[in-house]
Amino acid sequence: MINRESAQEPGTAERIRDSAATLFRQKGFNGTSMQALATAVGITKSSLYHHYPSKQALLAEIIEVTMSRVTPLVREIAQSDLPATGRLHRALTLHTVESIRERDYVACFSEESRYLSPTFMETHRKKKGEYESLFQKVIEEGIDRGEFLEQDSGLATMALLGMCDSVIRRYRPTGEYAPDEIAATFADTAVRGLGARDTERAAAGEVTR
Amino acid sequence: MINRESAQEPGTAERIRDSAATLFRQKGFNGTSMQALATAVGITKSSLYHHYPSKQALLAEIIEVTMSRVTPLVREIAQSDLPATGRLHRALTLHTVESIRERDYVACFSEESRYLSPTFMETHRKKKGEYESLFQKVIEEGIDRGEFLEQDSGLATMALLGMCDSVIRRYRPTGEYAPDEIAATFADTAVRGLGARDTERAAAGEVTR
DNA sequence: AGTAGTCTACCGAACGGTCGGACGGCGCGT
DNA sequence: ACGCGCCGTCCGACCGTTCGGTAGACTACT
Repeated sequence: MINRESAQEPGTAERIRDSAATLFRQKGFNGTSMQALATAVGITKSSLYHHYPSKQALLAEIIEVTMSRVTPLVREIAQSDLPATGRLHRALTLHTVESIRERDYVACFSEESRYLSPTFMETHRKKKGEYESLFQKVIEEGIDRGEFLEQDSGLATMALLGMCDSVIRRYRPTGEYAPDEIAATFADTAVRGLGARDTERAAAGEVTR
Repeated sequence: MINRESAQEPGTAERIRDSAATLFRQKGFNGTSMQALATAVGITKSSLYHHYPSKQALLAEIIEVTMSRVTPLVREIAQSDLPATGRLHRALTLHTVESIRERDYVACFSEESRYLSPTFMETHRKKKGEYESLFQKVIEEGIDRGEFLEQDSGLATMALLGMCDSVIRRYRPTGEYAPDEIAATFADTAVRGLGARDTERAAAGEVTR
């Protein structure tokens, strides 16, 4: 056994996690039985418990993975030396694009995390707070530098992240909009909503991925 | 028995509905058992079935009631003869304030409606579409009249309603913000996000309720 | 006035089914 | 021979729902 590096074959634990994220998103955490999950993966219910100690732990793992994927990317953008307007625009675009691309995982994160048991919940709330404060700090800097209108940064953060998070519930892959298009438009609307003067220049700071 | 007019005492069916909305919001539809609901109301599980034929029907009723409360109010605003900017601002403010005030019901509407059985789901999707198209039409008019920037009205509707809907998940009654404050700020941010030139004049069209 | 019938509201007990989870064993690659 | 991955079987608890029945209040007929 040498070859397990570099994501060749998924591995059972990961396949379980993927199927779980998909099912949790479709049917909800409490609407998904371990039996249904096992069937989806192609193993028996008992085998699930070889890889995860409980249904709770499985959900916690999904949420943890989701968070640790996006947070470093947003942090890097937030700490770069663009103007606040550009940083906010890029961070929101990334946030939205990732929400669509990994929508099964992100849906679990934002919709099903409330079913976490108190033990896991505390950790989750803390990390989520840190993530959102990345956005809030950028907004505060933008207000201080006069890039945005004077306003409550807490409410602004709520509004903007709430707006971008909504793609999870509203986006349909068969729909008429492309993920990049949605993300760019949302970020435009968001930044403009704070009163930024030149959305174009903000978008110009964008790097095509 | 003469005195049942004018909402004096709630009546059992209504008390069941209220408790159900609260529990569904807190624990989710699938996380709430009929036993737990019965205990909350103060009757037995069997008695629930005297008032509602099934758990599904109960959820459907909650959602139906929610919709039929707000839709006429928004329709009236949308069809008034203010400029589009003012109509959108007022409609979004109303939408947000109601979402906070009736947050148990609205949470069921927006978070738990996906657990509706196909039968009820079809009706629900149709009415929801009609409701959101009220907003979209105002936005389209605003774009046509040059009050808003040229943009896709579908995406704009998604963004704005998504933003306002997020209060349900984020608002805490113990928090530092008053409902009216949140609603006004969100509507400001939203209308500004579309590129409206004078948010102040839009807010001036407001009627204090 | 008496009384039989009907209605609403509720309850206790039980239904079949499914839930998350526990335990021991089995085959196979090393 | 040893352990990892997987499976078959079983468990007690709880699920939504049904059913038969009771208590009381109102209605209608005699």
